[in-house]
Amino acid sequence: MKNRRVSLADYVYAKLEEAILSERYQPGQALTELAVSQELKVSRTPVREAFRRLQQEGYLKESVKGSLVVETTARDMMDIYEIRLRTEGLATRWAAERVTDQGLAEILETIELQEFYTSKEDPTHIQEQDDHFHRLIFKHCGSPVLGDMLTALHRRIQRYRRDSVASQARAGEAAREHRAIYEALARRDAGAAEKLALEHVKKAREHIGAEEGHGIDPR
Amino acid sequence: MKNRRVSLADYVYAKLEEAILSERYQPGQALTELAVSQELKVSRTPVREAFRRLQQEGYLKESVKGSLVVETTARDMMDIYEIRLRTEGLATRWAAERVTDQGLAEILETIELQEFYTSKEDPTHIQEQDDHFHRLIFKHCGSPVLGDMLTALHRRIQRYRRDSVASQARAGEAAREHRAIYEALARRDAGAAEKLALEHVKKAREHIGAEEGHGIDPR
DNA sequence: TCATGCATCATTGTATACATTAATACATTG
DNA sequence: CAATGTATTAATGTATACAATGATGCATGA
Repeated sequence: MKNRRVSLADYVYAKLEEAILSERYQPGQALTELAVSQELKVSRTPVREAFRRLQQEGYLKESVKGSLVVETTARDMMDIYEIRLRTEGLATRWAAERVTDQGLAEILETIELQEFYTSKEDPTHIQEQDDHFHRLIFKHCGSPVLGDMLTALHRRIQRYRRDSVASQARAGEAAREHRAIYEALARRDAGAAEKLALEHVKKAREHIGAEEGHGIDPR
Repeated sequence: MKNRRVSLADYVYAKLEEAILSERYQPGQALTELAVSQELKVSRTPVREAFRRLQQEGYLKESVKGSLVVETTARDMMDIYEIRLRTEGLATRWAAERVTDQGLAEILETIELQEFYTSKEDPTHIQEQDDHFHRLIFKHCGSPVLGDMLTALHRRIQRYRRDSVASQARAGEAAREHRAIYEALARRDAGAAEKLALEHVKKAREHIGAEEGHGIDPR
C-alpha cells in the first residue's frame, strides 16, 4: 500500500492513538510533549504534530498543564449510535450500488476470518475483523465524506464495542448479520443492504446498552 | 471568551482556512510550507501545524510537491446534504429539549440580524448570520459529537451555500424558516423543531441543486 | 537525437535552542 | 499572620539549522 516510509510523527500518532483507545492512557491523564518525546525517543517536533492531530480528532484537549486524554463517555457513545442509526444504512446502500467485485472479495475474506475467529472464541481477532468489515463498507460506499466520518465515529467507540463483541453470543449474531449484509451487497440489492445494516446497528446498540446500563443518563 | 492570545499556528490556520473557503486559494493549487511562512512572515513551525490540521480536516492533501488544496466537489456537497438530511433534524430536536434561555436569546439575536441584512440585501452578512444560526443550533444541541460533526460539514459546503444565499428570494425564505425553527425551540417543541429543520435542509438542497444542475453526476 | 547519469535544487522531516507564559513556592514586609 | 512580590520551574510556542529525499534539468556520449 504505502511505500513511503512512515514519518516519526505518524509513528507517534499511531502509538498514542493506540494507547488511548486501549485505555493504557486513561481519560483525564495528562500528557506532556516532553514526556512523550522522551518515552518514544524522538524530539518534540513529531510529538507536537501528533498532539495536534489527536486534538483535532477529539482524543486530546489542551489544558494548563499538558494535554488531557479525553474520555468518550457513555453518553457520547449513545450519541454516536444515534448518528450511525441515521447514516450507516445510507453508506451500505451506496456500497451496494457501487462496490466492485474486488471490493466484494475483500469483504468476503474478512467475514470468513471473522467466522473463523468466532468459532475459535478469540475476541481480539474477532473485533479486529469486525472493525475491518465496517471499514471496508465505508471505503466502498463511494463517498469519502460519509466514509471518513463513519470511520472516525467507529474508532471513538472502539472500547465499548470491544466489551460487546467479547460476548460470544453477540459475536455469533454479528457474524451472521455481516454475512447477510454481504449477500445483499453481492446481489447489488441496495434496499436490503440498507435495511440489514440498520438492523445490525440497532442490535449492536441494544446489546451495548444492556451492558452499559443505559437507563441512567450520565451527562 | 478566550483570553489567551492566539498562537501563530492558530492564526495561520485561520488565514489558510479562510483563503481556501473563499477560493482565493483555488482547488488544485499547491502550497508549500516555505511560501506560506514567507507570505505570513512566520517560521515554518506554525505553518506546519496549520497544514497538518488542514490535512486532517480534508482541506489539504499531501502531494509530491507541496500540499494541494482539495476541492469539495459538487458530488461531495450532495453527499453532505444527504447526511444533513438524516442528522440535522436530530440536532435540532435535541436543541429543543436542551437549549437554555440564554441560548435562545443568542439564536434570536442572530435571526434578527439575518432579517435585517436580508432587508438590506447584503449577501455577505446574510450568509454570516445564516452560518451563525446553524452553528448555534449545533452548539446548543448538547452533543459535542453531533455538533462538531455538523459544524465541520457546514464549513465544507460554505462556498456552495454562499452562491445559494446570494439569491434574494431564497434569502427571504431561509430567514422565515429560521424564525419558525426558533419558535419551535422556544416552545420546546422537539417534534416541530425536528420537522422544520428537516424541511429547511430539503429546501436548501433543492435550491442549490437547481443552481448547480444536479442532473449530472460529476463523479 | 535520444538516453543516461550526475549535479542541483526544492521541499519536507527532525532536532534543538531559545522565548514566553503561567503556576508554584517561598521569602519579605506591613 | 496575612498579603504581596519574586524566583523557580515546568510547559508550550517559535525560529532555525541541518538531514534526507526525490524531482528537475543539463551535459555527455552513443
